Amino acid sequence: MPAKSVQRPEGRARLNRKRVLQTAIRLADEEGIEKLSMRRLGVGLGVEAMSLYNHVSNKEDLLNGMIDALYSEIELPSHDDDWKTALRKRSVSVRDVLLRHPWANGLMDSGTSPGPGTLRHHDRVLGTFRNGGFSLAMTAHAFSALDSYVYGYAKQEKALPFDTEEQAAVMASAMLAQLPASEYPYLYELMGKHVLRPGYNYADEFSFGLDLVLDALERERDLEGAD
Amino acid sequence: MPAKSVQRPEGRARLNRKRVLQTAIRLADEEGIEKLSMRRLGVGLGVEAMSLYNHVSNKEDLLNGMIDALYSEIELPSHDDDWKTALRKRSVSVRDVLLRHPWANGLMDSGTSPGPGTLRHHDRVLGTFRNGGFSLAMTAHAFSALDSYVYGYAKQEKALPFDTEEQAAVMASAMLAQLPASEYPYLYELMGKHVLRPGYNYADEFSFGLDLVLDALERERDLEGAD
DNA sequence: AACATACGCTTACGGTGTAAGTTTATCAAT
DNA sequence: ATTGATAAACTTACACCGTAAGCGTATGTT
Repeated sequence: MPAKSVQRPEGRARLNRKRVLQTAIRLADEEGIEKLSMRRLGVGLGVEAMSLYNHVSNKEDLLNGMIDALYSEIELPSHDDDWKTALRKRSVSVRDVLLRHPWANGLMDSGTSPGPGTLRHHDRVLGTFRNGGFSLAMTAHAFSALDSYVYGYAKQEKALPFDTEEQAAVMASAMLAQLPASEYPYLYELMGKHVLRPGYNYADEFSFGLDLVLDALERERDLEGAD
Repeated sequence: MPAKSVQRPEGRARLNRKRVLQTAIRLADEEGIEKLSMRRLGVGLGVEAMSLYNHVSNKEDLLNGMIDALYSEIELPSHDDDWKTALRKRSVSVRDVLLRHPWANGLMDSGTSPGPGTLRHHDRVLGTFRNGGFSLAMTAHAFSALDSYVYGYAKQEKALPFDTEEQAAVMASAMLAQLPASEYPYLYELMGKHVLRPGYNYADEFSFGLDLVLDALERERDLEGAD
């Protein structure tokens, strides 16, 4: 009889950092990040809260680890596509991940030093610009501009008080009914003539801005001399 | 003898929502948002924690109120400037406010319905696009793209593990020393040949991206027919 | 002067992150 | 297989959190 399996006949496998992080991510997705406490995470893993501290140095470390794990979920820019296609796909993937894990965006401005998944991701994005003919200085510009847009969009999308087209319509109607048109004429116009149009979906704005930025970056690259 | 002044010879003036919000903003600036508790805010106002609930319905309401108050700190787009200048100044002002109150960015994705300061601000931005010759649909695109960039940039800036040029140099040197160059070649290049250059300052990237977006939006406006 | 209301206070409860110390499980070397 | 070392899970405890409930007093109105 194998000794290793007999030792833990009932309880789950031994804890490790990966299981802790993955369960934490799942709990944050299912119940919201504000409900994720060390005690609840312990319950989710069949373990006491303090046991987690053997694999995570404190809650901040836990949250940073969750973020770094998410970076590995993002599709890296492909070597096979041209730079614009590769970065477009990557940017869509970033947004998808942030939609799947809406709590993540707010944790990414902690100013702590990045983990290996984060570094790998950034390295590949930088490389895609460089191999796409961007000078080093222009790569720095482009990296900042593109990611500012992508993460900023995800943030705006989450901040909206509606998700679906129906909710948007309800919200817009409520605002039209309650807000004084004289005070907010342009919001009034936007709600009445744009948001309430059938087929309106804020999510469509992502592509517009993404192409706007990518095309503008291409022009900047071409205006520069070679590296 | 004026009755009103004699009633409170020692204690501070009576509490009101505005004083609560302003003190909360000051405390968040000085000690960090994570240190802002109802009890500490009470101390800062010379009052017990529970007294705050007469002016704020709960902590979430407090935080939303703080955000809305900050929107009034942002310089509204001027009617006198052309649209691009007006929105450029406004965008710079947004970034300034978010630098002054670094905790605010993370609170703005709560998905709650916006306060009057927020609505006023958005209305004026929309109006600037409309009066600048943007169609309604293009205004919606432009609003989303511009604010995604501006708020996203502020977020990226805060997420960086360094603030000043010196800190950036220290950080870059540390990364060069610790990271395997073979694994992160492009990060390596960026740190060694760009960040470590004298005069490097990430803050300079803001203007590049801002002009990139504004110029690209102008193009899009011109490509469209009239509204 | 009397009342109604608004507001500040006290107390209490269930929750949080985590420091400190103890017990148990695992693995390496004999 | 036994021992000893190490890693990891547990128990207890503490200071702090948001806020519900209820009380007393100050304020403003009649």
